[in-house]
Amino acid sequence: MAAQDTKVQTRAKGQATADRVRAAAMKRFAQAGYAAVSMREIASDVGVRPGALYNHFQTKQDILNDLMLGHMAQLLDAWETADFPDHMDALERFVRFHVRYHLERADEVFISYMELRNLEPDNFETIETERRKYEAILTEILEKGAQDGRYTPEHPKVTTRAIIAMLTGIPAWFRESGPLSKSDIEDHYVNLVQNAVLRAPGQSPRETG
Amino acid sequence: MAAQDTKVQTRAKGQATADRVRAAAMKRFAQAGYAAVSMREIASDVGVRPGALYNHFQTKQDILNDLMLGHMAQLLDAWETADFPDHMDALERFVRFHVRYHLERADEVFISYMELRNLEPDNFETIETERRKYEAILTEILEKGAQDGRYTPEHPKVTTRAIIAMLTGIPAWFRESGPLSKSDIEDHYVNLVQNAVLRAPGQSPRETG
Amino acid sequence: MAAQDTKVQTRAKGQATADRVRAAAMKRFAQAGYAAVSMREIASDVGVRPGALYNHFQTKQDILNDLMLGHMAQLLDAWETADFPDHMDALERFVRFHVRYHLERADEVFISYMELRNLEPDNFETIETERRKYEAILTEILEKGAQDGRYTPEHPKVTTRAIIAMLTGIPAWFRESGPLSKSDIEDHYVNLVQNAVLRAPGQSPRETG
Amino acid sequence: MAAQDTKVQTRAKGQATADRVRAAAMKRFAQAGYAAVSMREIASDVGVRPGALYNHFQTKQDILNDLMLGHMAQLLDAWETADFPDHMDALERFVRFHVRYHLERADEVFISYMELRNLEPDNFETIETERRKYEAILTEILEKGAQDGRYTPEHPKVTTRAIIAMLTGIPAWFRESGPLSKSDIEDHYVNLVQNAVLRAPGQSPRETG
DNA sequence: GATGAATGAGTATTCATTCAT
DNA sequence: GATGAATGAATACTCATTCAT
Repeated sequence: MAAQDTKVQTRAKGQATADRVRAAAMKRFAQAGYAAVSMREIASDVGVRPGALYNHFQTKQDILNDLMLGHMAQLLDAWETADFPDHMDALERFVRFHVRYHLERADEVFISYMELRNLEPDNFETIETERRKYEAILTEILEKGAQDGRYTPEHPKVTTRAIIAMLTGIPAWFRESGPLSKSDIEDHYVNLVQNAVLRAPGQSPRETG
Repeated sequence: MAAQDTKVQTRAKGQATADRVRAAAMKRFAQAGYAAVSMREIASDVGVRPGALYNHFQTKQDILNDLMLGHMAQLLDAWETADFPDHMDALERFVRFHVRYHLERADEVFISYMELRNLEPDNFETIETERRKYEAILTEILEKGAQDGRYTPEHPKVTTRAIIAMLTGIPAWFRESGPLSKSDIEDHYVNLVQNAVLRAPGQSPRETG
Repeated sequence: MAAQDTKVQTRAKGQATADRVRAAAMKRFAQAGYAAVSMREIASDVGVRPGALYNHFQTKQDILNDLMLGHMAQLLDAWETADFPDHMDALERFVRFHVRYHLERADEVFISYMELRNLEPDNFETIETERRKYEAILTEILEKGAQDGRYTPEHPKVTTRAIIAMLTGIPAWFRESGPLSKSDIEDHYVNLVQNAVLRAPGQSPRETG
Repeated sequence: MAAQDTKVQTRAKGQATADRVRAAAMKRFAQAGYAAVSMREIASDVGVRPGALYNHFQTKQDILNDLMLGHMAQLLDAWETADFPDHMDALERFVRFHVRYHLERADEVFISYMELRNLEPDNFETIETERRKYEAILTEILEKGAQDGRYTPEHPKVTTRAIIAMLTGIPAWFRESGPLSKSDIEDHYVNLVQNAVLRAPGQSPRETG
């Protein structure tokens, strides 16, 4: 039993260290960029010698990959389980979700967009697949809206990218101490996005066609 | 006169090398990121030994700074001298200019947004000042439009950033070989942006106030 | 216990390497001068790759500083614990001690005098303090002798430097294979120094004053 | 005549540059040591590009060699032409000459002692020959004095080195602003040296033999 | 005599990683 | 799981020197 306990304890300790490695790497990668961060710095943040990192991650690349995989999984999961008032339409839901999530996880998001090029090809492919899944959510919303005649029908994939780029740029300049609250930001972006894609009245295909 | 010629020739050769350094660094920085590019690689691209780079730039940082300063100066200058049909309104001009310029200079633009954090504080300040000048152009357009009642009046600075983020993201995914031409892209983004900020008819302050 | 042994062994190995670094650096610095010795050379002498040196010393400067601090500490300690016949007077003790010590540790001594200018300011200050302690020993001997009327009373600090310069120059030319033994040298310098500072008979303050 | 004038002027200009190179190198070598001084630094002091130095000296080593050869030649020449009161004995002359010369040319002297090891073998040999000539002057004085019974007869060559080391160490600590003037220093060292080698009365070979 | 560009070798130091313990 | 020592390759940058002009 003592041995069992020890094992459990050890595993728990290892888990805790791995998590601290992730946290330290996340902060450092977000601030300085993957290439500019050394394993020594991460180890020092964690309070451990560099060699010890290799008990938890096989390479530096694996840390990055782990962070990005985790981020995409959590992002998609968070969307699945997000809760909104019934009356809210899908586009508004998506915008509010995205802004909120990205403002709360600025580091993850930043890395996720900046460090794509530092992923080795295999890892990149996997992440890209996940990213496309996420983008597909918005594209689908836009396409459905176009079919309904509510949204303009042109190039929904391009519009997806335009909207996501617009939203994703927020954490780069947003400061809690600024004049606008997170909720102000959400509202403003909902307006911008809705206006951008809404079909103007009198232009509905039914009427013009 | 012969001596004069010699000097001119020598200096011209140096100028040419410096330009090739700029070009090589631009490509490499855009592809791999500043931190991941070595002076050796740049030198090798240029066809020169690493030490020779230091005849033209004092440090690697200076190369980055030179590229970013040059980009901002050219961007602002290009805006000043851009030529558009008289009937085109300012917002459309800006969007078309930005999309066009950024699609033609994808590398410069990419570096300009990605490598800001790798600028040393002094250099960063200078670049930021230039960037704010550029953003101010769009903010002013939005503010004037709001005064005229054509554009929604809320948070023109935030809207500026939203629009610029949206436009600047284009080169990240655009491919010549894709289904849309550069001109298609321009048209689509003009629509998105105009819709995003246009005040809906029947909502004009004159009529409602 | 096995783990304990391992740690002790590992640490002992590191200690041994550090000592070999010190020994190699000492020889090289003494022969070629600090600035002319490369970390590569030291590493090669030690039988290790250059990077491994940095497990033991943070910088090249730290190696120099370590050597000089060690030398001064050992010098002062050796004086404290030196053993001489009871009848021998303090000046003779000092001269014999200094000559002997410096002939046995020619490299340390040489570095200690030659490389002062290569110490960074903070390190220099610390070493200078130690050096002044050592000089103070001789100055005090001269001052006491002057009070007793045995030694000439003029400028004991200058005389200190004169004597130490004279003695310290020995290793620069002394060769074991030369006509004089170390002990001959000692005797000769004791004579020179004693004569230099002895008050001539008939000049004693008692008699003349 | 114009061409002639030009040549003369050019040669004079070159001579002047060479002299400024010597002066700059002297200061730098004295302060930082030969190995730690770069041709770039010297060139910058002179106000010229590094390549230009090679119009005046074939290598960095040649500058050092030139300085040391010049120093030894001037030292020996200065001794030949030095002027002293008739009544002054040879030993006092030598001490006063040496102290004076070394206090006035601290940089030359310092380099001359510190940078011997940085001379390539051939250059070293030449300089050593000159140095031995200079030391021979003092040795001869001591030997003559020993024959006369005025000086102790032991090991005049060792005594030579002791005295020269003692005297040569002065510029290392002497400061104009200190409590002693150059002339005080001279007097004090004359005393020390004379006492060191004077045969005590009642010990003269005539009387004891 | 001087320049600006270039070389080729070298500098101290840092890197991700390995591994015996 | 963690350590301390080590590796082998890389880093930005500097060096003395050359040379066409």
